[in-house]
Amino acid sequence: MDTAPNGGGGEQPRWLSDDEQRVWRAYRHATTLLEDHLDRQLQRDAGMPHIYYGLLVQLSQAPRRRMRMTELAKDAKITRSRLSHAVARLEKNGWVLREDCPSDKRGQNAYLTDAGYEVLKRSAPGHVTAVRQALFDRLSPEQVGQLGEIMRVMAEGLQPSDPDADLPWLR
Amino acid sequence: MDTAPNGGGGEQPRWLSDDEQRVWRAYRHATTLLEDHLDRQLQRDAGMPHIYYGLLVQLSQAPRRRMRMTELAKDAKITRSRLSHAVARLEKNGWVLREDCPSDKRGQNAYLTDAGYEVLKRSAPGHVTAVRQALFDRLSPEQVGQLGEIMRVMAEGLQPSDPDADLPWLR
DNA sequence: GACCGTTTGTTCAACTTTCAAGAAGCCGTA
DNA sequence: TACGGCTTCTTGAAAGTTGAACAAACGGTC
Repeated sequence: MDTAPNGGGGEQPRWLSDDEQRVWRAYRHATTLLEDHLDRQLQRDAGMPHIYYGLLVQLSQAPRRRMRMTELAKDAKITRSRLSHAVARLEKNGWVLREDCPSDKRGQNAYLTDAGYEVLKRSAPGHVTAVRQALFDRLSPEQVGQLGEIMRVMAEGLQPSDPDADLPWLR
Repeated sequence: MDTAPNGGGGEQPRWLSDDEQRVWRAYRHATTLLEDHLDRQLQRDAGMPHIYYGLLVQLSQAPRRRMRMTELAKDAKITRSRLSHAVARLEKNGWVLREDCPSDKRGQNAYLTDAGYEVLKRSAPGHVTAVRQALFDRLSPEQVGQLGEIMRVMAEGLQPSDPDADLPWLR
């Protein structure tokens, strides 16, 4: 950074232009509407929130349907703490189980049970349809491409990358 | 709908293509990263979650800095229940107060106090900077335009519009 | 005026998320 | 082997969210 960070206030920032404000509002509006919509759809049809559903999907795609907790948390972009609670809940449903990791006694593997797989199989079609109706069926192919690129750029800037990335003098 | 709704399963849906899956993952990834980022930024610099900050902003822009609860909930796209809890919390902070609505004895107005306004004034620059750094400074002007249009289309399809909109035969 | 369906805002209980703390195991070094 | 720093996962309490149920007030109709 070549200017002081603008953490808690201080000098004036560049405010958003009218256009930018409109886009920002549209972004907030659309993303929250979609998230609410999918959360409700899955709560209704699969009995769990969107993020839990995502965990089952991840597990279903992993070799032998199992993953280390930390890895799963990283892929799902949630904290280990949150994952612990989530897996505890999914375990109560009988959709996921935990087992000790053979190679690291600290570790746990979460794995998808057959019951969990069935839930997924049953609710996946409805979910895909919901995503399609809300997003892909409404956008032109060009727009889908644009959206992908924009999201890629956004993520790039937010990646919780190397914590020392801001401290080149320590390298 | 000309085909049966695909609510809880049943016939095969059209799955997402590989490209669509990539875009969908990128979307999920980027939007959650950004939301987490801003939530933390505001929790740290303003002492409240993003959505609460949004409520203060709305109030600050309303005439006489006050709004009916239902209207505020609608604008912020949250339930009245959630708003009740949120305002109770903001009231404890002294940033918002409630008053009876003069024209409707059921109603309540929430209004922004001077203290609330100060918090906003103090934390707005840091917030705008965070939004800028994460989004607008990374996208080309064309991309900003594309994003706005895409979000507009998305919201259009998700708008909780007239509840009878799906029932033309009742009109 | 009495009725009835609707709107408004709150409350409760169940659930989810966050944050800080902590127990346990890993690994490099002496 | 013992030590110290790090990683892994869990826990508990506080905070936030959800959905259903509720009392109060509104507003149109008889």
